[in-house]
Amino acid sequence: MQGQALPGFRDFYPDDLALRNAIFATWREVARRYGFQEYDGPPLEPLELYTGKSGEEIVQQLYAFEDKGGRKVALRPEMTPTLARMVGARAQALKKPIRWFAIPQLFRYERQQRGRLREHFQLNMDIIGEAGPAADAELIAAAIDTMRAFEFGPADVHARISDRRVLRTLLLGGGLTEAQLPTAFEVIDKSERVPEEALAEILEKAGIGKREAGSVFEVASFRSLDAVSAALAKVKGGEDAGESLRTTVAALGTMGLGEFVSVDLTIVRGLAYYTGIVFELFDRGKELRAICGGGRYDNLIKEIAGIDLPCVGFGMGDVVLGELLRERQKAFEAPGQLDAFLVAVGGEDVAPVLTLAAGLRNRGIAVEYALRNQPIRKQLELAAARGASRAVIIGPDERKAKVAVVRDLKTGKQHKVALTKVRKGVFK
RNA sequence: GUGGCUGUAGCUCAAUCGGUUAGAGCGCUGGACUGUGGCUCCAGAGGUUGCGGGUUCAAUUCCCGUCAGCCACCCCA
Repeated sequence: MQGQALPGFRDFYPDDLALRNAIFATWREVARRYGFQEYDGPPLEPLELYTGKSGEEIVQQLYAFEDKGGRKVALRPEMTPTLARMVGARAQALKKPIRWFAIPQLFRYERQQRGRLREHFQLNMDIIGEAGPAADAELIAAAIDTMRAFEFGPADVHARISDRRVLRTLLLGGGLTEAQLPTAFEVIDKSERVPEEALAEILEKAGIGKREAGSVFEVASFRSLDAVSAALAKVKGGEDAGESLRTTVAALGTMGLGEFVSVDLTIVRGLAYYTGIVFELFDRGKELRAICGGGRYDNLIKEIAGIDLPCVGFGMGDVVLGELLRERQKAFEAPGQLDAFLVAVGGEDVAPVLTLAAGLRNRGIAVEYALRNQPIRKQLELAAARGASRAVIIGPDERKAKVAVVRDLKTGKQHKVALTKVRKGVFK
């Protein structure tokens, strides 16, 4: 063995690529239904595109190097900064709201684990230029519908939705200071995975008092819109802060997607640039990582391109999704696209078969034939293994009678067809 | 980047206490079968037991290192 692919990188054998292509096709189909247009950008970007807003933390996980011109560059770890630049550059010319999607290959240098590699493909869908909750609902609906298109129902996946404005308002109302919010967010984010004592310790270290810590845990415990609304009602500015979340959830219900959706304030998301609604999609078994995540990031384009445009978007990777699809044991075999496998009985039949193959291919018909003289048995074996729907057998007898034997490889039935018809791709 | 577990044929797995030529099924190639695939039978190819070192008369087995994979952290595209 001469080595293997780099850790975290994948070789796509035909069956693997068939799955990937099926995923891409479904992504594009759903994006089309929602009226999104596809775009793409460079896989290699200036390093500053990411260091500027994301900080040193991200830089350590970047595939970054210096190119031969001395430029500091990085393989893109996410698509959003590229999108922000592209939209920013033509912001005046683009009709709002902009609905764009992309399927970039993204890279990240970190230790690989199940569902998390150093390279993956990700569906990105974004709505730019609309600050209202209808855009949030539209986008979350698109994410859910993508899963529905893969035949997952509410029993299989669900969306957990939160809103950082709600979190902020509740926490500030609970007595926390602006400076303590990041720590509180971190604790709420971890509240499902980390024992409460450890979380309490984190809060204590950040100088957050017992009473305020209590309100952090209370906020983390809300699992319904009603509970959130009730809490908001007791807080100054709570009515306004919850408006967007309420409207979004209501719209999703109106679209018939209510069964997929739950309000869950423990969804925070790591990226710093989210400003409003945030959401993630999970498999109900919760055995895997989030399938999809996104949210509203109203300030990013301004930071990158200097133009004030509100955005909401999500990313859905092919790795976790692919594992879910494989788990369901859906077969994704490389499609056997052969229309016919041509069989030459003897050596003198090879030339006529070549001629026939060339003619059929000119007509757009997919054909293959054995590349060396073999017994018919071997040729039919290969034809079957290739998934050809039929074999076209040509031997001395057939040539004399100006026919070919067309054998259906599924049923095993065969009959003679005039060569003049076969040459036109008519097999019966 | 830190810690734990694992590593035998393309795949799934065997190999007694450390014992001499590392096996099986599937898959692959060929044959039985010179004008008809799927079934059956026979044969073959394919291994530096991840790699390197150590202990030992002897290492797939024990020890160390390293690489890779899985898991948990970190982080979460």
